[in-house]
Amino acid sequence: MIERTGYVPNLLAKGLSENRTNIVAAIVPTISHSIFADVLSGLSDALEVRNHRLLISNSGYCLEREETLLGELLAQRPAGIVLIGQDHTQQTVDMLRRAGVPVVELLEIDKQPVDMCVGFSNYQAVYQLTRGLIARGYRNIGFIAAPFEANDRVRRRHAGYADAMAEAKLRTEPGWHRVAGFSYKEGARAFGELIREHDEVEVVVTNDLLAVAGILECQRHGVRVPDDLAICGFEDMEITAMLHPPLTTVRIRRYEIGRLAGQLILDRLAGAETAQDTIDVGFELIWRQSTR
Amino acid sequence: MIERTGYVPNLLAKGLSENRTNIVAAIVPTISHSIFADVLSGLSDALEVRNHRLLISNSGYCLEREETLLGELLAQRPAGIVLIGQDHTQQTVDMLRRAGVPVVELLEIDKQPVDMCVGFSNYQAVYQLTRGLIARGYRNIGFIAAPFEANDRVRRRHAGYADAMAEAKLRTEPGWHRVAGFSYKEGARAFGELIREHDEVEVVVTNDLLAVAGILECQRHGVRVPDDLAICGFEDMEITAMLHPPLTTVRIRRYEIGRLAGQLILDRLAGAETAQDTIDVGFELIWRQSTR
DNA sequence: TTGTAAGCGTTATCAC
DNA sequence: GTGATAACGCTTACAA
Repeated sequence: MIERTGYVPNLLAKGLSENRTNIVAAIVPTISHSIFADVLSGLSDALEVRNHRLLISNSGYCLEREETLLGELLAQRPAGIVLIGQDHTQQTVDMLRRAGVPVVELLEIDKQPVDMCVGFSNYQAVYQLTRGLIARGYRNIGFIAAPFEANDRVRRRHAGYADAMAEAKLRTEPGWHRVAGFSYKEGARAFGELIREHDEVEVVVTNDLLAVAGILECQRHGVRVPDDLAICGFEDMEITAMLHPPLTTVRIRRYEIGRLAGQLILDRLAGAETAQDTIDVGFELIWRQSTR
Repeated sequence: MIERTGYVPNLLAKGLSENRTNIVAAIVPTISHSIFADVLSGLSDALEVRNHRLLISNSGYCLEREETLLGELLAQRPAGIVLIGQDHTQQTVDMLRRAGVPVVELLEIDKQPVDMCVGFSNYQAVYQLTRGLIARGYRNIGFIAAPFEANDRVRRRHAGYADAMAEAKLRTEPGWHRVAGFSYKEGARAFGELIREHDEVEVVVTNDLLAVAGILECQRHGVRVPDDLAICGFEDMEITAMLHPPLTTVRIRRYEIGRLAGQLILDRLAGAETAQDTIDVGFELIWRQSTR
């Protein structure tokens, strides 16, 4: 009958009347990185179950942009808010507090969340990874990272690396640290420079995308992995297992993080008391043949 | 003042009153594939300019799901609708027609669009690619594709391949055709089977992700690319240029397609008459060393 | 049980 | 101009 008459309910009116929508707003640095795309997939699938929709904006790795976007998104009266990381402007935090809806911060859990958070400790992940490398006999350990600004996850990872190195009293040359944008080209450049200028480096800690570029760049230059240079990624992209050699990396459950975030929001909306404000989904060190 | 009092306008009320929102609804097969993530990035960026937001749902490559989702999304009174491909259920098409808002179909342009479309001819792309392969002396040309159901883009690509083969009077064995889900693992499996069972195949036409898996699988088995088996991708993912050998592929401007779609919608909302209902952004054959 | 009216926050209309 | 008022479509509370 409804489909015959072509009647379409108006959720704007419903939302206005009920003072509650079925829209969850998510702000991510970019939609185009597999890590965020996967998180959003999980989030979308979880929300779907209770007929909630996902409104997505990208901040382009800019906290001021995140703040502006949040202000505009709040006008949509979202039923919940999802952000990446735990680093936000004070204004952002204030708005989140006043919003009066569930807020979930994803992919980092080292700070007390504004409301709730789902993720893992980037610090612990790379701290453990670095300790594992040291235990395997590596001494000269380099670090190639995405830009630090507006990216607390990378900053925490670097802190984990630095602390593990300091504890083991290992030196770290400034030249062993590189910043590379999130692209294969940038990765190839950074690895190329490192290989040329610092062949004393035995292993590089970085993220999966840059690590893949690194392995390919090593192949190009005849640098043997892991004998001449070992490489560790971070994320566990599917391709890493198929490379030659397969990549040592840190597995993080991206889809699951998104899914849990959606569930937390739905539970809260259903009136459930939140058992815990922080969900640590952990990480897993995957030792493969790109390290000895 | 506004930021001091904490006033947040209510876009639900505004939308109800004006009978018009700033929300554009997009239904994609999945958010987790680079092709759709990139399209959504471009779309989001374009909409941003006029303060429009993106409501994203994934159909999971199911046209009935797309239909259901569309029905629910229309209740949000979107200012515009974006879909992938030109293959929809009759119900979907009816709803789109009655929606009374701009509709853009993306990534395929061979049919008359419901309203507007932005993309390229998948048929022409693979037709030209296959003719190029034939011109390079290849005769036994295999095809590894994603599942055909609910994916008119892949069906059109296959038609382009089949027509080029038929025109050249080249045989195509059923065993030369494989279906592989969109994952490296599936790609490795499909290529592995093809290498084992049909070593008469000289070149494989597929998509980038499967092609990457194929090149890696060939490396694993000591199959030389392109001498023993040549491989062509489709999409031009960044990594394809860095592989050994670099991958021959079809470049499609994913971000640009999304951006143009956003612009079309905004222009239409601003009252502009649409100059053309179909925008062909074209494609580009990128001949690299994975083919001779 | 069925029906009617008030209210949600904004825009638009129409007096003044 | 400025300011009151109806209207948008739905929910809910209350009256019949």
